[in-house]
Amino acid sequence: MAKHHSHQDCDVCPTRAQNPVCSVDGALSRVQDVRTTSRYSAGQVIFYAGNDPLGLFTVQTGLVKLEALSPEGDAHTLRLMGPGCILGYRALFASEPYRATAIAVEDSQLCFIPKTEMLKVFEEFPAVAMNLAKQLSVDLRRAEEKWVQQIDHQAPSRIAEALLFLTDHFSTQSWTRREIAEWAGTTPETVMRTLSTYEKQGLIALDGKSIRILSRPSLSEKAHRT
Amino acid sequence: MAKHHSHQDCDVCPTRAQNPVCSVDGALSRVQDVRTTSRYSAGQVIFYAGNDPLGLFTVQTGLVKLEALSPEGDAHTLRLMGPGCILGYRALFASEPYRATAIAVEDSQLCFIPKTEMLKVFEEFPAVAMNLAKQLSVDLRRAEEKWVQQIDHQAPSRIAEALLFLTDHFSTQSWTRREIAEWAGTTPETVMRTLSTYEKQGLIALDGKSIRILSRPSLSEKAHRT
DNA sequence: CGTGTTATTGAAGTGTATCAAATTGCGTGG
DNA sequence: CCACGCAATTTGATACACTTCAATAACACG
Repeated sequence: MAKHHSHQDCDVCPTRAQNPVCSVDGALSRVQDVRTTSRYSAGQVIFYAGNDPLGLFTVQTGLVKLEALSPEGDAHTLRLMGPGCILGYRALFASEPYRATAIAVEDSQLCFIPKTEMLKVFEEFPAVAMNLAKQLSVDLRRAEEKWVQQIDHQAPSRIAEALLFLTDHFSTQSWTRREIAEWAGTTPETVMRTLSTYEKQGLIALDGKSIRILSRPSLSEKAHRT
Repeated sequence: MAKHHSHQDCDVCPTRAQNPVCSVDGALSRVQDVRTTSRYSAGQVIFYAGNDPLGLFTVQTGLVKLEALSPEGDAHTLRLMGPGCILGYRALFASEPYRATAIAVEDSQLCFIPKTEMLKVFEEFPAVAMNLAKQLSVDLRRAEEKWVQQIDHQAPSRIAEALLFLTDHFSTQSWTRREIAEWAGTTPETVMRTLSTYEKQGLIALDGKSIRILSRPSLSEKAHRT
């Protein structure tokens, strides 16, 4: 409900440099006056699967997840986007509706650029499109890797990998068993049992809901075994 | 061994129109004199995972698979490319080594354009890069869908989906149990058992190695159930 | 201070991988 | 052209990892 819209100076935007759009010479000023800032509280939806793309979002602060919901109702986390990451480019390039729902994991501030403006930017600054194509290529590699891992590695292995990935990339976040399960392609119960095992083995320390990693190497070892 | 290189007129190329590169005005003539044609027999490798990208391939005739090999030695088919499809763009855009090995499924003829030339083409004809970005976007959707299906759907369901997809897109090919398994993320034995069941139910007909689909609707129904 | 969510562990059920063995089919070379 | 060998097919038996269901405990929240 608390969704504020406002204009704000790109000069003070902390994500300007590492952003695939704004880091391109000239593109920033082109985009400056057509953009909007929106705030979302944790749990709020940014866009829904099935809808047509509106434009491009950039995460300025906070954390956003792309989640696919199965007909039976269980969620799967496809991608996670922190500050500097773009949101909505896949649907835009493919001219397809969104295939997943974007949800704020924690309180987040996003920057929005309408679709029609973005198409103009692509024409004026091909480097922007190239940057996004590079991002798509990395996303594709990760997605295909994830499928392969889902087949080759057992749940404990995938959970170890999830722990490493999530703490590596989003260390501030305190992840719930459910969130880890939705990322690792398993259930909260299996995550729990695995965490208990890893705790007994001294790889991690559990204190209530918080998980502290004691031995990255050993966890990494688990992640790479079947 | 029987790998022939030759120059050949793009005018007679059957895949020119639906090809993301050559269909762009002007790009064809730009590419015409830097391209090469290569022939591969079924089973031959076009490039290996781990190597740096050489350039872009186009499938003119035949069928090529992108396959990831697990450390334990079992293969997974990531993507399949028929006539008109491009090969090697993900690694090129990402500036990464190939993550998968490309193998000719049947005797195939490919067109090759070196990396340095492609980069020039991207600058001269941004529409080419846009077309490939669109392709990447579709690939990404499919890859993410595949991961979700791997979790949500049981083997019989995924096999039904595989049968439909493979016959839809590559109807000429006669698929082995192993190839279906590598696409569906399961084992040849499970594919076999499932095929037997589907035959008993009258959904398909098995005659030796050949599989004939008797009821697409019923198979589709199976594919969408858990 | 309840109420709903998360954590935690147990017990049961089952889908599917794995191993094994027999049969069929196919390509290759003698 | 046949015979051989190797790969693909087919079916059975076994094992087990993981989901599912369930029940309690700890916690966060308005």
